[in-house]
Amino acid sequence: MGRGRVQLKRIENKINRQVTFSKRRSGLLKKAHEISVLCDAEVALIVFSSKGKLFEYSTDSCMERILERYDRYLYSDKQLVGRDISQSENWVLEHAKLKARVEVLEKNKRNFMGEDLDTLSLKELQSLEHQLDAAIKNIRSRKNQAMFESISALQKKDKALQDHNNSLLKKIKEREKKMGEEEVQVQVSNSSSNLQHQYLLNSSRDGFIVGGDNGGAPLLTEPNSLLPPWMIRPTNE
Amino acid sequence: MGRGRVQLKRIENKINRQVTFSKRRSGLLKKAHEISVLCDAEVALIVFSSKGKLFEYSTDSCMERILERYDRYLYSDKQLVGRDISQSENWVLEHAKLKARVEVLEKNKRNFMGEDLDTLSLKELQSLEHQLDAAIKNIRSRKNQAMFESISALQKKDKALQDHNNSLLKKIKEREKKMGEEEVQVQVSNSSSNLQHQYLLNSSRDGFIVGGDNGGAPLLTEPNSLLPPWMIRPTNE
DNA sequence: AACTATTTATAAGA
DNA sequence: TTCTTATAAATAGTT
Repeated sequence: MGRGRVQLKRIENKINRQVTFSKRRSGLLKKAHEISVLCDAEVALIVFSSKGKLFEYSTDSCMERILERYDRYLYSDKQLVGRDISQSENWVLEHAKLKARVEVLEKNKRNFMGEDLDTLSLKELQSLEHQLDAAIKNIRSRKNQAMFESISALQKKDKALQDHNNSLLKKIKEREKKMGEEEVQVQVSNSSSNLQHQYLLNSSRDGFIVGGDNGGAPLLTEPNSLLPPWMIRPTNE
Repeated sequence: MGRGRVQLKRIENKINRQVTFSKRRSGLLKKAHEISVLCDAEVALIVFSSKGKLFEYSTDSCMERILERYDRYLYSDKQLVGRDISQSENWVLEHAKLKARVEVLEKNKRNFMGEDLDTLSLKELQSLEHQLDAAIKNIRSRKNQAMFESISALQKKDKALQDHNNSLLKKIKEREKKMGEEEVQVQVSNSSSNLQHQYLLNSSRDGFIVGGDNGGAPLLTEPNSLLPPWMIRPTNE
């Protein structure tokens, strides 16, 4: 990927090696992040330059957790860990790490909520803005998906109820016909079919049944938050 | 790198995600190896697929050594923390609390970055969206403030330099006058005033001095990130 | 797994 | 370091 083909061999020119390292390092970190997000994978990447400088990437910035998972994966029953658990000495260290992490995360959070911005540089502000822009896009997209799912579930249920009502109506009419011209009260006043009849009237006027037990919409996490009319609209992305 | 542009967001289609993971994983491992060889770097790469399968690369196949180096790098001299925590009994509790807190904060963070949204209800999504909207507003406002501050600092400095230049010019003219019609070379070629003169020419044409030591703009955290012309514009709120 | 149209990454140059 | 540009590589969508 560049003007010349490159062979897999240590670059002897020092300057050149340094420049290539810098470029490829950022490419590598970027790709690590991409596969992590795109494929829902957990990635830990550690790079030491030839001069000993450290660069790292880890999914959700949580290197320690991934390395622990790695150890667990390898030594699940061999008990030969040695990095984290075991010595009580390490507890102090562990604790300090956790505290530092909490601090960082809290600062992060404040920034994400638009607080505590005075400590950020222009560059960081710019990057934060872009990050949030992207996040909002995702959130809106997910929200729309959720809404459409809930809408189609409701429509399905509506359809089922209408069908049921139609068949009930048919039965009633048949019974009326059977009665002929006999002057007799049609026996439709048992509570169950009466209720269904009301549903029919309501749903054929409004297109949606609003209310009810929502039993047919399992996709909404909160079954009680029904869609107000203004939420039913095309995507505004 | 492919037929369509791809956005940095979890691939929802499962098959697709699996295929992409497989392709990108091999690309990532390859690149990790390449930078390791080309640039003489030491690389450790750990990837867990969403199903929990492990893939790894490490320079010289020596993961353990690199991870140890990593730990040493991070915590070599930071060992002086947390000595005031005395009761060892409380540690377990403290530790558990901290871990729980970290977990919550991390979930928060992912949500703020538009990830891991499947677990949120519509209501929560709505709230998150509003929160981020508000945050972005703050961030933009802070960014604009920072930019204006930096701009006015630069303008102030510009003004000062212009004034200084004017006074220097005046001196030069006076000296010329004093010299009368004598055919004498004007002595203005000492390096300091010459430099100032160049500034004058430059800044009066462009309105801003671009470059310089930026000593008059203490409000920017990164003194070297000067404003490109497109950043100088009114608020787009 | 192979194929390709495209997008990305990056080597070289400035 | 950063920017630009020509070109090599990676890979998304398809078969």
